[in-house]
Amino acid sequence: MQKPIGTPRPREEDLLRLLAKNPVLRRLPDADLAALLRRATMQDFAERARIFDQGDDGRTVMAVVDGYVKMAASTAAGREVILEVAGPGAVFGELAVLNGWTRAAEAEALSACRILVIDGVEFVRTLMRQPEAMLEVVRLVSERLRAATELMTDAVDLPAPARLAKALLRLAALHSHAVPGGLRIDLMLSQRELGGMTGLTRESINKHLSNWRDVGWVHLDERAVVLTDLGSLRGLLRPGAWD
Amino acid sequence: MQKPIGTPRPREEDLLRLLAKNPVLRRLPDADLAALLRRATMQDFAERARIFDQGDDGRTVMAVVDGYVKMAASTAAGREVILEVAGPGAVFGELAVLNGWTRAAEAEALSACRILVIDGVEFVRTLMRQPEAMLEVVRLVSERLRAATELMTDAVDLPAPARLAKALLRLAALHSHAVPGGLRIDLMLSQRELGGMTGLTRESINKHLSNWRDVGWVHLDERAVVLTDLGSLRGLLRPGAWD
DNA sequence: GCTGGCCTATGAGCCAGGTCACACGGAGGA
DNA sequence: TCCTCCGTGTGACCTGGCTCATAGGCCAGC
Repeated sequence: MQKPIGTPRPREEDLLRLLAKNPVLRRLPDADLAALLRRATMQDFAERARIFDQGDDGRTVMAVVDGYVKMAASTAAGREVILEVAGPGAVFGELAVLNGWTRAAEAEALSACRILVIDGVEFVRTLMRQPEAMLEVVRLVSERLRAATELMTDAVDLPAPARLAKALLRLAALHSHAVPGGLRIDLMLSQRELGGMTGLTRESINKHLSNWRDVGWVHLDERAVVLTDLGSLRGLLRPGAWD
Repeated sequence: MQKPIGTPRPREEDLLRLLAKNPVLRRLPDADLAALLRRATMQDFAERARIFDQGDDGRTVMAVVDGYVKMAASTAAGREVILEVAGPGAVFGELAVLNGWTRAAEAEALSACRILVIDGVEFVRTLMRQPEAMLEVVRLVSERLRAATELMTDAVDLPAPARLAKALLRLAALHSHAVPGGLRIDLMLSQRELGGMTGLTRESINKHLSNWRDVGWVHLDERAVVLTDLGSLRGLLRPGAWD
């Protein structure tokens, strides 16, 4: 964990409103949540800062208060596989706490981030008293598992452009806002990182994005991708699509 | 679910001894486990019988009493991705019960199987009273997630032969027994199914297995694979290996 | 103002693995 | 018995996506 920056806490009620959006934390009684928060610390991370590394000892659970966090596993050959992009209200890093104290993936700030850092032991102790919340943890992990198996099946039978289109559409659904002419993805992802989400190389990503820019399906604005023709991109997901 | 065959229950104590090996069920108090078992049914499935299909409504949790069960997701293009092979003592099918009532994968009997079918509602109710057991469920799902992300990273940076070698070694570690000259994998997996575990085609699997047979790394005995040179197979996992 | 690092951009060439085609053998059903 | 279905075994061929090379832009640090 590097460069945590001390920061004033946001107003308590704003924080609670944000955390109430989280399916797990929402199930905790107010008193328990308040107790967790009292012992939690708020940390800021600069854009591109590492929050933790794969293999680190991890005894904290984190919640994104502001910003975006990339979760990735890196391979022996140095490529990275991006598992998830966590936005405001999302909890991450709980796996190490629930299961073995070792971070199974790395977390990196995609933008300047404000992260709530919760003591893991306390978190588990609280969950053990609140089966409803624990059940939500199961659902959270299950959903990630479902997403992972979908990525695997896609890798087997979708060609490269379809995988990229699907990744962009997924990002747009979660982390975009409308701009004149399309949906702008709010993340500063490099083409290399898009490759990490799709199992493709930087060059392949560039080729497809350039094609799509030329036919008007996307607009490339510096690092940001703006989807300008959702219908055509969705069409790539139909079996037997071209490029 | 098709062709369940009524069957006499095995002796209660044998059953309990088997289930005590399961990390989740082991955490349940004897009384709770006994109550679950009282309402559970035992079903037999013939080799190659479908236990449930992807998309089925699923309100039961299953435990393998005897035999092997293949869990797989099938792709739009008709290929299948094999997620797991469950052997005696393993619990499967719990995800649908904990999270949405829909089977996310299909289950098929790889051999004649005896399966304990537990009522899902009762199972969840019991778990809600036993946080220790619920925590084990989280660990179970987490472990599957970890395995899935490992498959993804392998798909990205291991070449085909390494992926196959890794799959065989994993199967051997879980479901094999020693025979003169090597480890015999106790499963009747077709080459197509090995393809499903590795993201490769039947033909590629055949090619590599044939090569390895010729150089004496494996012995192919009908459908069974006998690993005769573990060291060489493991060598393929080192970065920069040949074929 | 340089310099190094990282990004986008783009083309040439290659090759691992997929696709297709065909032969063979065993199991089961008519 | 014959026929069909599946699975293994193998070769010929094709191609999508990777590798490598090259270039320019931008930013941070010296």
